[in-house]
Amino acid sequence: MAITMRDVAQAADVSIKTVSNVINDHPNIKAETRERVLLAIEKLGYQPNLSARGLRSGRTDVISLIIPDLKNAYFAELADAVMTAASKRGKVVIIEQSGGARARELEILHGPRMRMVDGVLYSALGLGQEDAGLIDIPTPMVLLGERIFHGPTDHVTMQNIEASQAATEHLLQRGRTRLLAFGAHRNEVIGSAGLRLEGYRRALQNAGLDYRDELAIDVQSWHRADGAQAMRQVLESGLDFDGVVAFNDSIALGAMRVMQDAGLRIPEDVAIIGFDDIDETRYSLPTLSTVDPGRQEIAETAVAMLLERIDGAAEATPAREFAAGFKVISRESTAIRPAQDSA
Amino acid sequence: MAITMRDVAQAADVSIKTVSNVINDHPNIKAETRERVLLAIEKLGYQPNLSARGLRSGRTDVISLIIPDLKNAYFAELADAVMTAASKRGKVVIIEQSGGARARELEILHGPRMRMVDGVLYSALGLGQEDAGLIDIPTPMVLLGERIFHGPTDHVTMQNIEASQAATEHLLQRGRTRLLAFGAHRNEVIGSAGLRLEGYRRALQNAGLDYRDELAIDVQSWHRADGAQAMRQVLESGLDFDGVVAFNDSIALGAMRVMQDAGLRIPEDVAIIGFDDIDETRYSLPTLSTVDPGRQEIAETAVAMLLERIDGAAEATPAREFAAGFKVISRESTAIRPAQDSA
DNA sequence: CCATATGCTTCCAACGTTGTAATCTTCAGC
DNA sequence: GCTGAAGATTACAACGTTGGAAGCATATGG
Repeated sequence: MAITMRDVAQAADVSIKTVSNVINDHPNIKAETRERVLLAIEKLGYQPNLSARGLRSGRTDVISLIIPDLKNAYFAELADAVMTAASKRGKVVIIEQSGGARARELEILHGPRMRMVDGVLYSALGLGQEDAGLIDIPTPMVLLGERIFHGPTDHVTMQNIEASQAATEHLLQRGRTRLLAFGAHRNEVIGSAGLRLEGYRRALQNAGLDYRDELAIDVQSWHRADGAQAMRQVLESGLDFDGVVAFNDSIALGAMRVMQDAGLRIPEDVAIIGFDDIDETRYSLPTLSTVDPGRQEIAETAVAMLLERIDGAAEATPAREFAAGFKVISRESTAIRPAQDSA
Repeated sequence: MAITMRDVAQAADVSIKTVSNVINDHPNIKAETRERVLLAIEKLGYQPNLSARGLRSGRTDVISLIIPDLKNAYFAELADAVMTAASKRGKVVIIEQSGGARARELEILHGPRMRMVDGVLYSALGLGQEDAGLIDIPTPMVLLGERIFHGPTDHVTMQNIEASQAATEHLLQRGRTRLLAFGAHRNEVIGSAGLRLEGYRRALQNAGLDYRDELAIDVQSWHRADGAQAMRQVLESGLDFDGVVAFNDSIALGAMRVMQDAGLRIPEDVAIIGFDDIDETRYSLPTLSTVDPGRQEIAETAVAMLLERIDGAAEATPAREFAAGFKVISRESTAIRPAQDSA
């Protein structure tokens, strides 16, 4: 059986409560007593039982992070940022993968595991605006992502429309005019895909260009393979384009590979920009221009907000919304103006 | 205040213990009673308090996965595989990042958090064979990786030497003879780097070739940027080589990029093979040959072994060792024999 | 119809910790 | 040297659950 406070108390010749007081840095402890207790703890190798502490105090110092898929580089990097931010504040993180399925997301959100954590960071993918009511759970929560807005909880997100508009303008400024919106979900209004498509439209509009529906390419799942597959179809269809605004880096990289196989030069024939600034974009050939969505800021803000809710420090505050700053990062894939003969 | 068993018991007009029995599927419960209890649970939205259960039963159904760095694609994919395997068996996973630092690894391993989990999967990076004694903790543990062998715990690993030998032979069979061992740690005997270097040597030896020390390239940290940096130095030094056995995919991809920038064609001028089979290798240009280390098998075996230890099913069994199967995956980066003029 | 076995349910205590309130100690101030 | 306040420590109960054993019903066999 493991060492408990009782054993420490006995060894230090004090009451159990005094041991507890020492551990929790309560005021009014004689220096000599503290010494004695710490010594006993050291000698016996005592470690507090966190289940007991959790039961008694209602705090576990564990938060949960619900994401669609850790294999997705964006979420892996987000998880890393969240864990680092949490660790700084003495919290540990349970990661739950939802696979982006609505049913599974709700199951996790309403499952018993929620009661063992102090709070949840929830990156929705399967849920939508119509589910806003369903995410009102007793556990403190901060919502991430762009599936639900103005819900009952704090919300941290990126500036999708503005960032997408800026990415599109980045290509327009380089003389590209026939731009694919690559990764659209046509039925979507909000969600990353919907918002980024809106930003794309605004940029075109500001530039006095018409929005052409055939240039919006549906890519349902945003993995590399899906981007490659979608680009293959585009090339087969003979669609004419000279720039690609890809709605995330992975599909951009997949598409880039397919274009290169087909003999298209990047950026000479086609300029392409992605979204997310995943590490890989710095090492692809050519390096991929992209949008840094402010991942670090998102993680840190989300953790800070969550802890305020947990502490009760933000008790009276109504649901907050925070949009992190973004930055267009120009790399080789958008470095050059198009060849003059391709007008 | 949240709903407790007491409330459910009251609503169903049974004792608290009967509610507990229903929840835990104890035998000997009348069907009618079970119905009544389940109905009350449903109606009240009861969810068990896992801290209390953990305290009373000593089980939390949480396991901890300690890895160096989630941003590393290999570990992200390993974490995913572990979480999936754990989830199948009703366990949830806490991920702790050690950064590969020895002190931090020990801190985590001996920290109080270990007492809140049922078991640990520990992927060491900072520790070495000389620390074998330090990992003998009271919490059930399964060791992953290649830093410590024949320690006090179960151990799941890949066949490093054999796999590296096979990867090297893969290049030799394609007529390459001046092979870099890319990613060596010269001071290391075991550890991934040490073992893979040994496999490389064996393959050379079997082929009747001499091991040449200048072809073993040190790359201390195995990230893309480090691989790129190391390859830059190799090219500057003017070293002559026609093949690269890279000790993981990330440094292979970084090196590949640098070689291409320098005008080297892959695979015509230099053939290259990596290690780990991360998703990205399927989409790089050219696609990267690599070794699948049996990640899935590793994750599933490790979780299974850990649960046996937790259940006590393997109580009497001495520390086990398991090496997963590997597979050389041939892709474009090793597709072609060298140009004939380069002999 | 009773004795006995078996199925089902309940009572009690305990897991290890911390909040509250009470008690004991120390020391300043007069 | 006494009073009172502040400092330091302790007793007790409770958090919500489950293991063990006892108790009560119901069925089985004679």
